[in-house]
Amino acid sequence: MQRAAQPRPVADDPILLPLPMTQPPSPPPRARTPRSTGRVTLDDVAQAAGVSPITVSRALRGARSVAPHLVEQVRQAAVALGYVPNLAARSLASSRSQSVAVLVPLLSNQLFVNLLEAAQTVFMQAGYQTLLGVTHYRPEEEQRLLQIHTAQRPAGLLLTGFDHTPATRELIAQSGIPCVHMMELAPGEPELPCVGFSQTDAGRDITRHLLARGRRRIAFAAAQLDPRAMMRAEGYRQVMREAACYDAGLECLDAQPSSMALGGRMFERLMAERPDVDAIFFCNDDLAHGALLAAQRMGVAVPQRVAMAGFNDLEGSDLMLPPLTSVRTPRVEVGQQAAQMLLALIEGEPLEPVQVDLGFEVVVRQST
Amino acid sequence: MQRAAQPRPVADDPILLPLPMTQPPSPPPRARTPRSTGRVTLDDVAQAAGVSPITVSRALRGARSVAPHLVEQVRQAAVALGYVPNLAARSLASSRSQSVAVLVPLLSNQLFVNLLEAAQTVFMQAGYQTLLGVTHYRPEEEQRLLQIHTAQRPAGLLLTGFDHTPATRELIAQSGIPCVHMMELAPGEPELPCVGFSQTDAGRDITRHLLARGRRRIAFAAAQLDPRAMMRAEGYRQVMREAACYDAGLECLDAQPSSMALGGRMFERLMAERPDVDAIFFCNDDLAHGALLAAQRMGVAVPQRVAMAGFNDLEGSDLMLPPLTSVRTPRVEVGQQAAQMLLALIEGEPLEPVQVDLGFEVVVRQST
DNA sequence: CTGTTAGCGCTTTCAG
DNA sequence: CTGAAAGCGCTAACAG
Repeated sequence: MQRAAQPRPVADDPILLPLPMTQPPSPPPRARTPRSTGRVTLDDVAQAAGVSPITVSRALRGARSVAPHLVEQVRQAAVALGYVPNLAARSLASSRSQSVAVLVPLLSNQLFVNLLEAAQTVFMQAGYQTLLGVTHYRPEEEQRLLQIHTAQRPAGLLLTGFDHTPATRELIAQSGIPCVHMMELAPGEPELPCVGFSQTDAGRDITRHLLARGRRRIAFAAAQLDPRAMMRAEGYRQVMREAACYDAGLECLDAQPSSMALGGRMFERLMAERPDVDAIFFCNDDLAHGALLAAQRMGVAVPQRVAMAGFNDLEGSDLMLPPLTSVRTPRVEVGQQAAQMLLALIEGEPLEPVQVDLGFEVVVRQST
Repeated sequence: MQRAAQPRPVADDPILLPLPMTQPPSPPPRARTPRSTGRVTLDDVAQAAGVSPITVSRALRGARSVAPHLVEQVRQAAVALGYVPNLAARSLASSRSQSVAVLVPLLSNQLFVNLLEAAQTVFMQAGYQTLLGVTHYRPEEEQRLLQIHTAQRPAGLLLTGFDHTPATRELIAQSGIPCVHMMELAPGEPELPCVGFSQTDAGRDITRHLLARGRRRIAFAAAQLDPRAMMRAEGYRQVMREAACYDAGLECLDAQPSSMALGGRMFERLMAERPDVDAIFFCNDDLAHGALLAAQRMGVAVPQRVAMAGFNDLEGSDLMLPPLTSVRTPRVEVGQQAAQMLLALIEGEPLEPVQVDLGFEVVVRQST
């Protein structure tokens, strides 16, 4: 049965996942085979309803080729017995599954939590379960996770970024599982489905904003040093070079994970080593939050003495003292759109724009 | 006869896939079209390695009852063919799965993200995949998620809190799937596996701390109003009554989700409506962070004019101005321990302490 | 230590 | 619209 590409069934639809309100009358009559689990199966429901198993299967999945009265009959039998379909059997028989794997680098960055939550919501509403993977920004760990997840035959894959090992690319291609990438664009490979925005452009724009504010000794502070941070660095460098302001000594790079505490330390270090700095572009807002607090503690006036800008416009940036200038990135939209694109691919629908650029926005506040 | 048996897009695959040749003009009476997916299966590996399928199965799963040289042989064949086991088939055959469902109320509270990440790490290291569910603090949503997840037959269940519908309890009991609860204790049901701490005691202790600092008009500010927040409220009330300081007008309850912004608004409201307040216990640190920033903006001295305490000791609490007094809750440990207990239950091992109280700690800083 | 046999519970295929 | 038969790919249960 090839389900046509109609509006996708949304969660409370035909698929019956009944809840036994009471003890089912009697577990399957007698032990059938030595290996039977003793659970209520489709066959049990069929017997109870007085139809064949396949009719039960069709009725419960909402196939329209079953007489309404039979559907009702089957449904009642299923509820009465407390039938719960076995998805392993279903996916073995149909070679199709109801789960989707989502891989994010970290959960300690709010950005990825928002991404994950947005995607998870879309998947759940479409009846798909979310398998979570955390790569810790390590391509090898991503590969391992993918090897494990691939064995589960998820219906789709949602990955963050393009930083894969060759083996990972091979694995994805071989598996034939639809895959959508988040947070970056791949202009070089126009057939690769992805939704994000240009990290380099974003880095460029926020740096231009600082220059427009009259700053010249603009530092760039980044943690983690993942590919996307490095793209933002690239944007920063381009603009600084164009303005003849580039100074490698103003780059403050630290491979540790991003955090408020690290931002505070970076700020202290910068002020000590480069007291001439007049602005700082932090690669992520948590760093900037920490720096803002450190500045207050140290009595450094922001933006008078040093202007500060962040990235991602995370929670609280608008509440800081002073409110933080940042780049609003469409993370929730990225998660949603990516999930929807993946669902379309899973259903075999064509992707209208294969790559979606959701853009970004420089949000100017008092810190610059 | 649509066979559509496309060979996989692999360049010269040396392996003979079990795909029949072209169909003869008139197929024999009982001939059916095979449903093979064209993927490499265990049988393919067995043929290539010159052993039986079950030997491959055992070798690949690391059973010790296979000769070392055969294990090696099988392993090589599997790698050469790019074999990926089909977990649906495995779990159908063994009626056992390699996935675990983890349900949390929200991902917008850092607390649950930490919990999830800790548990996920333990599961991944033990070879289990994590199915993520978000309940939004709604028991009915939890029930629905559980109905869906149960069909997947996860090996175990990790739930946050005890706030279930009766149907949920029934479902868990019926399913026979091991289940561990996080973040609370259930003294009333000593057989229910759980790991957490006493929310009421924590509420009590932090309130006592404020009293000990000489405060008397201590407000209680909570968002979301979930069961655990209400337990902390209970602790607060008990202590305030004991001290003859209880004043219902000092309770500031708001069912909206917790956030920095809400904390700021709550603080403003409290200061306007109850200018006599001399301390505030916020039910979660994000509220307190927002309040601290609002206080600064409004020129309200903390702790001189109003003392402030939070809960959970989230990231940044030690960096705020002034640093925030809070209750450190062992969320990472809860996630880890709960995951380990669940793994033990899955393996059928006995649980030494069925309920684990991990305690908490009042961290006193300058805000009180 | 290795293999044979017989399913796990569901859906696909093909026929009425 | 309904059903019978035949697996999906793997592993439990027994032999040898």
